[in-house]
Amino acid sequence: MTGDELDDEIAALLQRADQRYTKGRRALVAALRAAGQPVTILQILDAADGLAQSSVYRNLAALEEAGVVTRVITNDEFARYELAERLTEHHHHLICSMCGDVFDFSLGARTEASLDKALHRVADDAGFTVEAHRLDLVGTCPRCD
Amino acid sequence: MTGDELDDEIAALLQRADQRYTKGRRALVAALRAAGQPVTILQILDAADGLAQSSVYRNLAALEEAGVVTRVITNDEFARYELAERLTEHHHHLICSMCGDVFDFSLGARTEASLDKALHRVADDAGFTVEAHRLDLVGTCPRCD
DNA sequence: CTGACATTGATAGCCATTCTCATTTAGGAG
DNA sequence: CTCCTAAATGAGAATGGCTATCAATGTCAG
Ligand SMILES: [Mn+2]
Ligand SMILES: [Mn+2]
Ligand SMILES: [Zn+2]
Ligand SMILES: [Zn+2]
Repeated sequence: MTGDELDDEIAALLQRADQRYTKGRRALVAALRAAGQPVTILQILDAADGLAQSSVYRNLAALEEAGVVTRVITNDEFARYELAERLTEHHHHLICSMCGDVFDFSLGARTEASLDKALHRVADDAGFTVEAHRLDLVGTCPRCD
Repeated sequence: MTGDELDDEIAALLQRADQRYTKGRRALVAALRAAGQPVTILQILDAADGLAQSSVYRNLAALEEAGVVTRVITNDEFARYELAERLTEHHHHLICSMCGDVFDFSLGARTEASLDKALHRVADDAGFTVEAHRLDLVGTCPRCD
């Protein structure tokens, strides 16, 4: 997906949610894109400057609501954000339990498919409606080893 | 694992961590065992009465440190706890995105094994040391549908 | 241009969790 | 059974990531 296509898709998503694609929101998207991995609010504020903390929180919430961005849950106390899978691709996370850093990884199509099948079976048995699955690998990153 | 075996194992884990198996901690373990699913601090306080909130927080931290208990990460703002897998068995979680409730499920040995293999391959490639994996199914529970 | 309304940003408030500390408890030595 | 000492307890204060507020600013249709 080129930068322009991405921007068009984001604009459409925001429009559908009655939200404007403002300067601050563009800056957020750019920061997330540049990071290439889930980042904390503090990291965003450090990287892209001129952003007000309160606006970052509010806009990330707005972007999440519109489906542009996803909040990534980890073990530490800081929320992390990344571009939503609809704008990138389905993937999973390596989480370093020492420094908290989060990296992306993907399973092969074959593994992913059989996992998905197993999960749908589980969900059916439990009477659950599946929205998504989340697979994290928790460990120690090379830098912390 | 019988109740006595469980208690012995817990006592050993606590001893190794220089912690006592006190009345309050026994009450916590009993509450987690009775619940049979990850529970919030509030749920613990409601179920087992006579426990001081501050002690529950402190003791859950101590039990986690000793490896008796695990903090379960979900989407909502409340921490949940369950007995550690070393005292039960490896499993995963169904998370209701409406009410926040969490339920256990297991994959078949075959699926789990091939997943584990794929994950170790990923970890090796990334230079990660694997501690654990976490697989959650997010959706809507029958009660909330 | 002008009104209506969304967005912004500084700041105050919220609340789950953690910290503090005086008091109580419990296990070991004698 | 005492002491003695260190761990544990519990009520309350403090912390800190996040959210709500609201006056000021920006945006766009008419
Ligand atoms: Mn990611
Ligand atoms: Mn569980
Ligand atoms: Zn690390
Ligand atoms: Zn539910």
